[in-house]
Parts: sequence; structure tokens; C-alpha cells
Amino acid sequence: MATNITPRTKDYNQWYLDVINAAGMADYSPVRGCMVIKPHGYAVWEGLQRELDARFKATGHVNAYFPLFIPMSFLAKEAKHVEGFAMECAVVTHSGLEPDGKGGLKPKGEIEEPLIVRPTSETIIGHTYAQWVQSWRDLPILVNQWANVVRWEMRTRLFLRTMEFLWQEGHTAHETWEEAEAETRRMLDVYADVAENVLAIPVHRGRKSPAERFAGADDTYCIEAMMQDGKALQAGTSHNLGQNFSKAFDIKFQTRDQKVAHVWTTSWGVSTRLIGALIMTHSDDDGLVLPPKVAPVLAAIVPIYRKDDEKAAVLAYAKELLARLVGADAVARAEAVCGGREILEVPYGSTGQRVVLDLRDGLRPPDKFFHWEQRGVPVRLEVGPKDLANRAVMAVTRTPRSKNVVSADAITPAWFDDALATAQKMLFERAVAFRAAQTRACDDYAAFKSAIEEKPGFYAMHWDGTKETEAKIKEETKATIRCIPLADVIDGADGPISMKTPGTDPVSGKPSEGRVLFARAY
RNA sequence: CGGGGCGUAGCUCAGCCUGGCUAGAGCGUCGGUUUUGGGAGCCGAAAGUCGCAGGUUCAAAUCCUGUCGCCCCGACCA
Repeated sequence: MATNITPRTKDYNQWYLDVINAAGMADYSPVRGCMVIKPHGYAVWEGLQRELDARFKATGHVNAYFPLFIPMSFLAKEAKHVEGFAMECAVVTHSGLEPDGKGGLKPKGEIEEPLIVRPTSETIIGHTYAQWVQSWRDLPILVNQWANVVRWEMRTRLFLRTMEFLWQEGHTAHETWEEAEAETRRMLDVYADVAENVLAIPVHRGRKSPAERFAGADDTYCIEAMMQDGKALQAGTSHNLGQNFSKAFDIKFQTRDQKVAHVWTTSWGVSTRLIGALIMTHSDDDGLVLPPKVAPVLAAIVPIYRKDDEKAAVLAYAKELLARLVGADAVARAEAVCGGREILEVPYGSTGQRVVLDLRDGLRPPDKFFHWEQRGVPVRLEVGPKDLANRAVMAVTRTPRSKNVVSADAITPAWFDDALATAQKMLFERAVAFRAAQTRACDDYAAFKSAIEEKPGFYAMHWDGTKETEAKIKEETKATIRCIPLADVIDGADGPISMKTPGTDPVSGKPSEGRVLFARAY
């Protein structure tokens, strides 16, 4: 039906880009690998921020802000960290500009110590925490920051991998390893909660193999999601950094028993990449599909009329329906704010999400239907003369796809909330079922090689725990260990798969403690 | 960073191979008109430094060199 969106089966990558474009989520920028996040895309991010931030606060964290620029020397202090990030750092070497004599400009003064633009903030925060921490009474430190970071990527993709992206990074410091480990796991659970209950994206909680670990971490936990093309996507990570950074930055404290010790730190982050995950999990060939909890526009009311007398009556009726959902006061306030704008936007509840009345004159009803549909609006109310005559309305839901005539009296916040809750639930259940259908146990390496090609998805295989085997599989199949799941059992296409039962690595023939999830990944 | 493809109106593209009138089409936009329950019809109008910079030539969207950006594959990737 949509003429501006390439079907998934024809070209999945193009479909992804088309959906973003049709939904007005983002634009390319003049700078390679960077993007402009448009209002509709940013509103989704704001929804995510709202949900995440509330959970961070509820688990005792506070927000702060650390600098964009980091002295180059800081990065060198933690060996693994510099190894992992050196190649993707943007480096500031000059200050000021001067004419280049050819009508353009060139950098002017070279600065003494080059600055790097943060690719992540462990180092500068480590430096700061060393000053903040004196005694065990100063611990724990539970700080989060909302920020942008820059990583000089070779190949970029809107939302999934851009050179600059928005994220939050939590950085905590603790007295003991146990506390740091508990924090790492607690925030992993927060991420899984938001992914599943807000974004309706089912995720596997697990640990990364040593090869996939964060540069500088003792242990990296992650949530892994499955996209509609069968590729896995790392949706969030939580790291137990041990004492690596506290030793590098000398974050010491006086312990309860009068000794001096290094603190134990953690860090954890999710980024605008989650928006990419959201798009690729739920959207279809008709455009964006958003779970109601983060949909910036929850419902669009589209009036249908021919003549002026009809128009006046239909619009009055449409506003009455709008008021039934959001309240007459809210409509009046919105009209005052919107002024002459053709789309009347009224807040629904306190989340910043909105119900809109599409008053645009230039577009005919079908154009408006497509417009809101492609932007992932969960509910649409079509209101025309027939409905007015019957005191009814055509209620159209994106998930499930349905069109029903509903009486005007039935249009209530309770009805609306129910429709939204149904969509939220269905999206999650559908994604859970899809993921299970893409998940299989495999005990034969030759079979795995062809299966990963023909039926991309998660493959639960035994692994001997060595990096040699992992590297061989990656080399030969492009599949990597996405995670070592925490769960004992996960659902697969052929029923539950026991992950913790010992077995044999199909590649090396060596014994394995349990299964791990392999997949090709974004 | 290596290989391939692309860059011409807001969008999608034709024209380039084989240089030559005033650079075209469809969609969209604007005005008018009839329309309006899943992407309407007719009439008229506006809109492009041909990505950018050099070079060759009497003449460059077209040929050459460089450069920037986008897409795909590879390498790389918390």
C-alpha cells in the first residue's frame, strides 16, 4: 500500500531507511556519519529518557554532567581502554581559525596537549571521583549523565551506528566487589525492564565473552535483541569495571577498618541505538510502528467532509470527541497555544505524549491516514458525516490492524487506555514469538554454517569457553557469541532450550559447561 | 581504510557512453476549480550555481584529476 517504502523482503536495509524517512525520524547531516534527529525521532528519545531516568532515580542515582573534552593523556592510563578506543577517537589539536589565503579558513594555533572528544567518560569521571572520594563514608557514588559521545566509525547507519550519538552513561563507585557486581546486575535489570515493558523489545540478559567485553571491564553484561531480519542487536551494556579504573586514576578511600583501598567501579549505558532497535523490531511495510509507551502521538483524529456546512459540523463533532479523550480544558489550552497551526496537538496525561486533531485543509483524508500511519501512531479516529449522523466514529488501530465503528459515548480515556495497552501487549507478544521462531539449538557445526546463512537468528550452541573457538566461528561464519545467557532455559522454534546442561563444543570437541547464543549482529 | 554503485528542481530519476539550441519528466509545492470514508481530476505557475574544486576545450551535466557525501560488500566496531 505504501508507495514510498521498500518492502522488507525486497531490501531490508532500504526498508529501514525508508521507514525512518517516511516517519520523519531523522535526516542526514552535511558531516559524514552524523544525523539530524528530527522532532518526531527526538520525541521518542525523550520518551525513553523519561522512562529510564525515573528508574535511575528510583534506584538511588543522581544526574550530573562531565566535560565533552578529555585530556589525551587520560586515555593512556588504562591499557585495555586505550587499546579499545584509540582508533575511534576524534582529536582536537588546534584552537582558532585564520584565513588560508585562498578564500577559506585553516586552523590557527596548535594546542599544547591535544584533547579528545569523549567516546565514553570512564577516564574523566575516574579522575573526578579520585577527588570526591576520601573515605568509605563517601561511597557509594551513584551518578548518571545524559550526554553525546563521538566515535570515529568506519561505517555508519542511522540510529544504529553514528559518529555522534546521544546516550546516558552511569558511573558508580563502591566499597566492595560484591556491591559493584550487584549494581552492574541491577542496572542490567533496569535496561531489560525498559526494553521489554516500555519498548516491547524482548531481550536476553547475558554476559559477554571476553572477546566482546568492554575495553577496560572485568565483566560486561548485556541485553541482546533480535531484529526482523534475524540479526542480533546489542541494546544495552552494563560493566563491572573491577578496580581497573580506580587503580589507573588512583581512586582510593579509607576503609572501615582504617586501611586504604581502591574503589570498585561500574559503568552502564544505552543510546539512541535503541531507537534503531525499536524501528527494526516492530515496524512493517506500511511504516513505523511504535509501542504506545513511547509513541509521541498516541492518536490522530482525522475529520472527513465535503462542503462548508458539513465541515463546520464535522469539526465541532471531532473536537467533541477529542475533548472526550483529553478534556475540554486541555483542548482550549492547546487551541490557544497552537494558534493558527493546522494540527491541533493536545497533551494526553503528563508524559508529553499527545492526541492530535488533523485540521489541515490541503490534504484529503487518505493522505492524512497514511501520514499518521507511517509515523507509528497507534490509534486513529476517522470522523465524517456518517459518523456524525450516527453519533459514532471509525476507530482504526495499528496493532492489531482493525477498523471498527464505535459509538461516541464509548470514546473515553478508559477505552483509549485499553486500546493502547492492547497494542503494547500485542507488540511484545508478537516480538517474543518471532524471536522464539528465530532461535534454535544446534549441535553440529556443519549444520550451523548453512543454518546461519539460510535461517538467520539465534543459535544456542555449546562452547568450550576458548577465544580460539570463538574466533574460528567468527572467521568462518561471521557469527559471534552475542551473550552467555543468564537464563537457564530460553524459548526456541522447537521448544524450550536448556542452556546450562553440559555438553560438547561442536567445533573443538572439547567439553562445554553450557550453551551460548550465536548470531550475526549489527 | 579497500572494492562496487550513486550524487541533475523539495523527492524519484532521464540526459553523460558519442561535449554543442533556453537542461527535461513524474511526483510534490503554490494559485484556481471540481473533489474528499485508503495516497483524486482538470487549468495555470514557481522552482536547478547539474555535490564541490581544479583541468582539457571555441564550447563541459557530459571528458580528465582531486575532493566531499550517501548506499552496498569487505576490514573494523563498547
